[in-house]
Amino acid sequence: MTKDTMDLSTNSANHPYHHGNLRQALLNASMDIIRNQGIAGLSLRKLAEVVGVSRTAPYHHFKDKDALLAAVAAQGFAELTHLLNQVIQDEALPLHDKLEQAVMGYLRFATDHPTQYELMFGQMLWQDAKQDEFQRTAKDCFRLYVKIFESFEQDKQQPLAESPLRLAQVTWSTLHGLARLASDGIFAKKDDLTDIAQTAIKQIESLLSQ
Amino acid sequence: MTKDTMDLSTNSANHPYHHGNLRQALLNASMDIIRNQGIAGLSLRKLAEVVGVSRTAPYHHFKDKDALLAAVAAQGFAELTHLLNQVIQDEALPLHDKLEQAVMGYLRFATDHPTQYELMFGQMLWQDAKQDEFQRTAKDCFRLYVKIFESFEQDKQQPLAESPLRLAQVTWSTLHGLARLASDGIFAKKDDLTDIAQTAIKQIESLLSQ
DNA sequence: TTGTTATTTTGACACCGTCAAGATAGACAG
DNA sequence: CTGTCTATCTTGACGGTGTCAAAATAACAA
Repeated sequence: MTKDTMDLSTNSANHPYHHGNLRQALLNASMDIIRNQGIAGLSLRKLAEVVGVSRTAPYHHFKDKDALLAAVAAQGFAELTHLLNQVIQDEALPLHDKLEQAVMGYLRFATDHPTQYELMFGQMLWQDAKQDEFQRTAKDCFRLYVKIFESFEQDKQQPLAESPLRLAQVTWSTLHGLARLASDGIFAKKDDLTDIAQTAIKQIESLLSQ
Repeated sequence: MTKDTMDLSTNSANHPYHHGNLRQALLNASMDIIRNQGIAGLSLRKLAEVVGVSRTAPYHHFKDKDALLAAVAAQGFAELTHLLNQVIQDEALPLHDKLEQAVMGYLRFATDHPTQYELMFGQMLWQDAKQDEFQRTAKDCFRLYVKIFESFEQDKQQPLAESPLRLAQVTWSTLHGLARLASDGIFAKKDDLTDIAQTAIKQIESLLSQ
């Protein structure tokens, strides 16, 4: 006699004992909650209920709540990395447009998902030595950003006024501050963002040709 | 006849029924905990115990835990405002030095108290409409920063390339990003900070004389 | 079939924010 | 001084949270 011919579940509802892809489901649901209700809105118990699983099931896929949050943050950096890669690999794109697309794409991500963005740059995950995989993912993303300035240097056939690394650090700082300005509407109205971003790009380019 | 010359307590131990200055004591202790153990390290119950008071006593001075956090954040902005005021009011200081002192002072605060700084700019307090007093304090601080650029314009006797407000927005963005870079050691080593800050100042000044 | 292992669950614990009701003491009017 | 008022503080209680330990379950390999 074969195994039970029923599908994976023992009960009739769509709640098989083994979820099949719990880890990914938890990640997706977490990102959803964080993006819509903020970081404080995420509790493991509510998350488990949403996914349709018991409260402690997530612990077999993430050591901690912190580990889960780190995974969500890492996914964010992965998206940014993907964005930068697309810009860099578009050979036909003039340098100015590359920079503009990178900047605007970055700002769009930050303003579309402000709470996830905050998680990505929060102290919590950066101070915690256990989240080194997350930190590696983030640093990879930044290295890609540095690459843009390196390609500028190559293209110009002469060294820039500052090293590509230093340029990347200062300009990313501006970008990061802008993102916060915009997403919280702290000091600037959201409508001004495009305008301010253009000023920032001008500023970056003035650094390049200094 | 003056008020009772004895100290404030009625019982022999240092646990008078009426604390006398609970609100300030709570604020100080909160800031201490936040600065040393991070935002997550602060619980109202532990805080109450530290101050030597029952768990619900704080609720007579702060509506919420959020209200307490907002007060701590506001105190941070008050410190920044004080810093900027000192720089601005020092008439003898050349403009370049004013800018440098403001920048360095800001960065010092951010790196000395990274967790409080994060609280000050976190989504939580900015999205919450109930924290309008905190938000007002913060905006006052920024207005003072704009003033520095206005005084630049006055001093130069000619309009700057961009409006003082826009300049303040972009340069503050850079500063904010730098602060994060530095305090978390996210992408830059802490030692590089002074160097990077100098680059940023150069960049700001190039914007001024553009 | 049998045993091994990866998943998931139930039960339990300590901690948390916060509300309601009562206790206390300082202020103030008579 | 006496009595009342009110701000301040406490105790008790409730629901929610992260997480550990132990048991249950399912997939899989021999």
